[in-house]
Amino acid sequence: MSIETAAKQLEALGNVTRLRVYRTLVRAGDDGLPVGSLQERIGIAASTLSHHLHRLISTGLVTQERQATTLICRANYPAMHGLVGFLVDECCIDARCAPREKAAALA
Amino acid sequence: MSIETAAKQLEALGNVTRLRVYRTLVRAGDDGLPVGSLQERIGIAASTLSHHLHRLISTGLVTQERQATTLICRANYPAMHGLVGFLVDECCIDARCAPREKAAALA
DNA sequence: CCGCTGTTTCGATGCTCATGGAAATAGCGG
DNA sequence: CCGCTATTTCCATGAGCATCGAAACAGCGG
Repeated sequence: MSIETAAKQLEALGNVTRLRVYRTLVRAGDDGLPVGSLQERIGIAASTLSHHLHRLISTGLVTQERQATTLICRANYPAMHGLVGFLVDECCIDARCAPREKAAALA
Repeated sequence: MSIETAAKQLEALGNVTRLRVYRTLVRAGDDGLPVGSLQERIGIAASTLSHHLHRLISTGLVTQERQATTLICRANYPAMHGLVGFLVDECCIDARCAPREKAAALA
């Protein structure tokens, strides 16, 4: 994970609207959600949502799959784990936060 | 942790320069680093660094402490843990990623 | 009190983003 | 092949960001 990739993903999540979209997808699980359902739940213009989705997809945080005329969106869990891993990677080099405590702190 | 706070922190980290600053501080550990050292290591104008630091501080990700004329900067580990926790909070509601697997995935 | 080093504020510029309405496109169902 | 629904692209606008140099400020050491 390059720092540029991490920054792009963090920036993608660093917007309330996109973060809301992303969390909605995270909650939806592997079934995913159609774009239209997302739009209803979040209450923004379709064009705005499309714009944000494109951003999340281009950074690899979200995937899409076509089912007939509707597009199903899903959170990319491995990508999220990778990003979180990058953040905590160099955390706690000092003694006050031993590596073994990481899992506990994040659980 | 409100979604607005999380988004602000993610946005703060979603910039290559700021992410570099932050990671440098994370690596530095509890000793922290003076602003001047940060500037040398990262190689940007002092005014630019000051601007970015202000942003990281205002979101609570970094703290500063005065020591004579130099300002020591430190990464705020609890804040980072809180943010990461927010991200993984609703992760894996579905069966394919049981809560107990979270720690393993993030370790 | 003076000057020096470290840091911030000011000002200016160019760039990218967030947003939504309107129009275009995609692909099924008949 | 047509029309319908779902989604994207186009366009325009207002707002905020990244960057740096110059100038101002803070506080110690003498």
